Amino acid sequence: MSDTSTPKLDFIREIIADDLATGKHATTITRFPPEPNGYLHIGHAKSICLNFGIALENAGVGAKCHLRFDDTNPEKEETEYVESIKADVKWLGFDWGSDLYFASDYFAFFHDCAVHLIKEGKAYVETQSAEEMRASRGNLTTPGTPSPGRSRGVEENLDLFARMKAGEFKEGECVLRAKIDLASSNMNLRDPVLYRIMHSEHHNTGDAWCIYPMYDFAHPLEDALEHITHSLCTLEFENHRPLYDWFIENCPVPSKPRQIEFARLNLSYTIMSKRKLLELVQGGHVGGWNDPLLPTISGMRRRGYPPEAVVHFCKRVGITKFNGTTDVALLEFDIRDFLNHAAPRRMAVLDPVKVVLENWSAEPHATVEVPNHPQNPDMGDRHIPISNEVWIEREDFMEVPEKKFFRLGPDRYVRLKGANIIRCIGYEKDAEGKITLIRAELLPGTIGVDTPEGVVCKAAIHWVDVATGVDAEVRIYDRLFTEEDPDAAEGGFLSVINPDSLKTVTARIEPALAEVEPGFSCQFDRLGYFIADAIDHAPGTKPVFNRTVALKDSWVKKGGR
RNA sequence: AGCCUCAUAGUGUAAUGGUAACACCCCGGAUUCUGAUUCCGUUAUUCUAGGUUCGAAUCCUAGUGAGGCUACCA
Repeated sequence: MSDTSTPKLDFIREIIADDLATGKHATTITRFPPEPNGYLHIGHAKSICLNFGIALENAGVGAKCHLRFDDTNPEKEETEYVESIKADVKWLGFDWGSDLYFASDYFAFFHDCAVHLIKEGKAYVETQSAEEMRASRGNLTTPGTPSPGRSRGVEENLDLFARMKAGEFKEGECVLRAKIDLASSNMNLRDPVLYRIMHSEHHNTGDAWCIYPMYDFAHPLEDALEHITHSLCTLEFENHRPLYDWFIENCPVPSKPRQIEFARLNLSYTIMSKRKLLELVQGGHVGGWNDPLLPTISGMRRRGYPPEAVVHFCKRVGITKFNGTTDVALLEFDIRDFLNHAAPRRMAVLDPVKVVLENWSAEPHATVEVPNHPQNPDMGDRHIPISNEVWIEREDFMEVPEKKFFRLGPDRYVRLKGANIIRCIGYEKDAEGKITLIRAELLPGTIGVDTPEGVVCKAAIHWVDVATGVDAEVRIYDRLFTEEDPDAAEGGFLSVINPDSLKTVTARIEPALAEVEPGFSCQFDRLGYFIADAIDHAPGTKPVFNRTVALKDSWVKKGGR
């Protein structure tokens, strides 16, 4: 396969290509191994795209990517999370085929490996408390000291471990430790815990077990068992690699996977900590894990983000070991870019002012025909009703127009998008000076034709017919959950939520919008991108729209640049 | 403090000892029935100091800065 335009390979893909070229591996098997203790977020999307992407790219040699739930801690894991994770991976467009696994299905194997280590004199039962262990482990500069249990004989360890498994001990009474090196400069090697006692119900294995393996012990064994060739994880596991390799070397495993670390995704102004997201959900600060406010995959889905755009973004940020922070502007670009091509256009008015067309009878008509997409005629046209009264956006009218303002003002012209050019011939204000009504006249014969000679009309604005326009709830989202908001008060992350940002406004929308299907995205903002997604509404009821991508200027500048 | 890892425009990522580049962002201009899109253009980059070499972003040493590690979480 000669490819003149060889795509640039990141360092991981290079390693994999090498292993294939040198014959070290005949194929490549990766895995995405989430713990089902929460919903996936944009950071996980990067890992999903990496692992499943590599499998896809090497499909020619039978490469695969497993979906494996790393469920070794029954206290934090739930079936709800398993289902949401599957749905999110699918939504991103990836398929694990028949390769769906649970670490909990390997509990017997982990146990056998533990017994093997004990027999080899490489593991022992520890009866010190967690506090005592912490103390005897030493610290960054001083080596640890052996506990009495470290010199226990094999038979006694075997017996104690069997009794641990049989449920004879309470939680915390004892653990199984590997006997490695108490003086290692790598703390992970100072006799790490292999098994702890937990008398709790497991979402998959129920009460079959009361001892559960630790991540460091279980993960390499899971990988080896599944013949994973390249086990890709994030940078914080770098110091765990020697331990990973130690288990591979010292346990009876069927293959030798290699762990490779890459930098996790950090996005500016975005909270990506599972712990904090959990706190937001459990504290009732958001409507759930799939609240469009959150950077979860399900939240992005409800925002109307196209999955292809998210995947494209993940590819574009690349894979390195550099621990940086990606500007959300990169994500937003991909979202806008995909939506721009795919989203049909609709009109909506959020902050309405009524315009009365005084000479309505000059050109009587009931509907106008408007294209669904400005550049793509294949998307067709729609007919929308119009009468002598329409709503327009308050900010599309200026009593005293500033320079470079091209829309409506006294005695000025503007086009009602898809319909006539109108001229403002008067307006009314209330006591506070707020515009309450605009009087205008339409220019007959200006539908679908260029601006007539002698008329200055440089803009086309959104409008909605007063008689037939439909009301809909429009939720407006800014990027609320930020840890870097300069205006945020000090303290917990909750202080950075801007309570004013979650607004619900009643917008006037064109009737065509009231009939859209759930999941429909469209653009209806004149100024920037303003994508609506009809979410979760039953047929026949009014859709709820959420604004998904902030206007170019409105938010980012506030972030201080 | 010890060990491990990382460092290229504002941001992310290329360049694999041979002319430092791409995308985003920003700014300016043209077009536009969305102040969108599209098109054109501008600014700006190898952390520091030594060394190896004809030649260093790349290799070596030291320094600086950032991240990780002292869980019976993953």
